[in-house]
Amino acid sequence: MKLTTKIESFVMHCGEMGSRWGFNRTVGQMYGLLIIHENALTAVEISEALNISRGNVSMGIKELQSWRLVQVQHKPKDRKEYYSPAGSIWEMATRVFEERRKREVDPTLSLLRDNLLDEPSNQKEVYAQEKMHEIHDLLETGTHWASELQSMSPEKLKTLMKLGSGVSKVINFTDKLINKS
Amino acid sequence: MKLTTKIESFVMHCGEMGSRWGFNRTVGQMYGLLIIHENALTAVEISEALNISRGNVSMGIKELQSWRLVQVQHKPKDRKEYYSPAGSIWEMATRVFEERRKREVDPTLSLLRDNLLDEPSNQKEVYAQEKMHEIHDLLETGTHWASELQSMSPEKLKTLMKLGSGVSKVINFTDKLINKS
DNA sequence: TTAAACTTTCAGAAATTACTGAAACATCAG
DNA sequence: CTGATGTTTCAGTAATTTCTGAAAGTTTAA
Repeated sequence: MKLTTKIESFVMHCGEMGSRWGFNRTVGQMYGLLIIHENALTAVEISEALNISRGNVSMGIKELQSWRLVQVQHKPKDRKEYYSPAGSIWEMATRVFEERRKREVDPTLSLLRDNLLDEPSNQKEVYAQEKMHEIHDLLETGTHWASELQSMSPEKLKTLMKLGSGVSKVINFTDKLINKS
Repeated sequence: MKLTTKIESFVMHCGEMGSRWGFNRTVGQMYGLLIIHENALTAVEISEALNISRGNVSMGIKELQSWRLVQVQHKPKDRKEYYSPAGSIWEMATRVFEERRKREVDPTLSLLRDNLLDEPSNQKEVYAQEKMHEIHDLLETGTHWASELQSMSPEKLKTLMKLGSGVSKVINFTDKLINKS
């Protein structure tokens, strides 16, 4: 499993970025490799291509599965597991978004909700609760909006995205609609 | 600087989440503390409230400044610097988004662009470039869209967000608009 | 039932990241 | 200029995270 320079640069870059996207370097590399490679790969192939231990591959796959980003396949007459990315590029992106929301936003929302149930017990807490309220509302509307978008068909969403600067116009129009009703 | 249980739970939570949002634990705590606290705080107050060293506070403030998330104020007859969050909750959210895009997406876009300039030199690279192309387009449209939204007034955006499930309807309508023209 | 072929687990080692505290640096009042 | 009062820097240390490799676990074919 020798990688060409171009492919290697992509895979290594995914490694660097991996930590920013919520997983660690080798998990990022593994994911990059699976995306860029047409055929599904075995654990040993991955471990050789990236120079990492077999055990590490096993843990990495587990991690990627918890993000619902890889699929396992089997070939007839072969006991090995073959790994490949789950879904299209678009689906991957929405999954990463969704999983990150679960990990980054949901716990905060739940903490805020709990804190907002109690009465503030002094002046400082009154201010604190106001701020928590603002944050809570922002996160809530945001996640609501995001799930709204995600429940739309990818095709429709793509059309909307292609609108580009047209979005403003649509928004303006929406504004009028609201004011009318 | 004694923190009440409720405020402390929020600040500590920001610490836990900090690493997921791109900075480290103490930076997250510092930011949480500044948000939740009505008055601007000095470096020493922060260091005492969070039990961290003075030097760490200095580094943390620097980090938060690089995210454009804190402001420095001065009081007359006082040489100390007073720190407070920069902008409203809404502005903070957009800044975090923007900065994260710079750190997480822009470098990838630039790498992909570079790689796509070269001709693929074998079959594997043909496939790899196709995938890179897909990712490039997705990221590009996504960032374009995001900056579009950010250039809108927060007020208008909030109105749109409050639409909630109405968004689908707007999208559908947009779809018709496009198909007509 | 056994052994081959594979995967998973996890204790300890290695690598990375974060934090401290003391020294250097900056600014101002007298 | 000097000392008082602040901030920043950074080498060394501490804490955390990641990785390895060997042992344990699993599955299948014969």
